[in-house]
Amino acid sequence: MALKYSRQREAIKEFMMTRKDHPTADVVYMNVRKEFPNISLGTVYRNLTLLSDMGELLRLRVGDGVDHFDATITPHYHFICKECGAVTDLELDTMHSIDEAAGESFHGRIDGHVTYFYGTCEHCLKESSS
Amino acid sequence: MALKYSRQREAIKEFMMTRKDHPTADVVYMNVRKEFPNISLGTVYRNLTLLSDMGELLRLRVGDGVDHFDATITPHYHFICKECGAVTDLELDTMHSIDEAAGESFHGRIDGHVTYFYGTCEHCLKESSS
DNA sequence: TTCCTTGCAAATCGTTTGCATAATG
DNA sequence: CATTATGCAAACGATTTGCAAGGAA
Repeated sequence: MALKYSRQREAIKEFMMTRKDHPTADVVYMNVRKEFPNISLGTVYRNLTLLSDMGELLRLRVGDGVDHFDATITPHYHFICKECGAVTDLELDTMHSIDEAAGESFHGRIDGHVTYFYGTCEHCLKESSS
Repeated sequence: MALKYSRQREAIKEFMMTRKDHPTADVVYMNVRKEFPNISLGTVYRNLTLLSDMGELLRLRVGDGVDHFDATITPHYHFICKECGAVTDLELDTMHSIDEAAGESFHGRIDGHVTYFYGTCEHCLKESSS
């Protein structure tokens, strides 16, 4: 069960740190492959899953059928553009109050929530107006 | 493109109306099969997708890797039990205010949000205390 | 008769896993 | 040396799709 160092995992971590656009496993694979041409998709998945389980990454299920990964683990919200699918961070404090609001008419324990905001991103707004 | 009547689709719709627990395609399949033993999973998926696209059903991606379907199309929130995976409705008015809050520091258009509340349902709370 | 819908099976997609080998501690 | 990690390919589960046959308008 003890964790052992691996260059591949380190490269994956480092790549994730450089990106704030929440890449998918495939994107990570494509990029880490530049440094490790033989790395396999399986290894990428294994490490992304491992890091997520350890809490070093967030696995985001934004509803597009593909998992996205996020190296920013401090609580924050996400926005997904309906046009281009881009996933971006939002500056918005955690809304603990909505858990309470939801709990008022509910007979169980609410620990938290996951919220995704949808709409059109700045870039796509410009596209459509041109 | 014109829609034609089909008994299978009707049976799927009717089954969905009777359930407020957000069944998966497989559950729909198992049940509709009682009336139509020859119906195929493909047909179930085709109709659930069709109905969702027409807005007669909601397709919920609650994060467990399986799509859930909901015949209640008026806006409402959902709760997912971490223990048993049950998906239940919450009585909570649409929080338009959080879209505004999210939009304050964001340069794009926010149309809405999807929120899932997580925790332990009433039933599982009792289980664990016994 | 037109063309939408079905059942079936094969295909697809994202993700996970088994296994022999390589790397780490 | 003991054990974890890798690459590869096969397996997986959920969902979609191509196609020939059936049913609705």
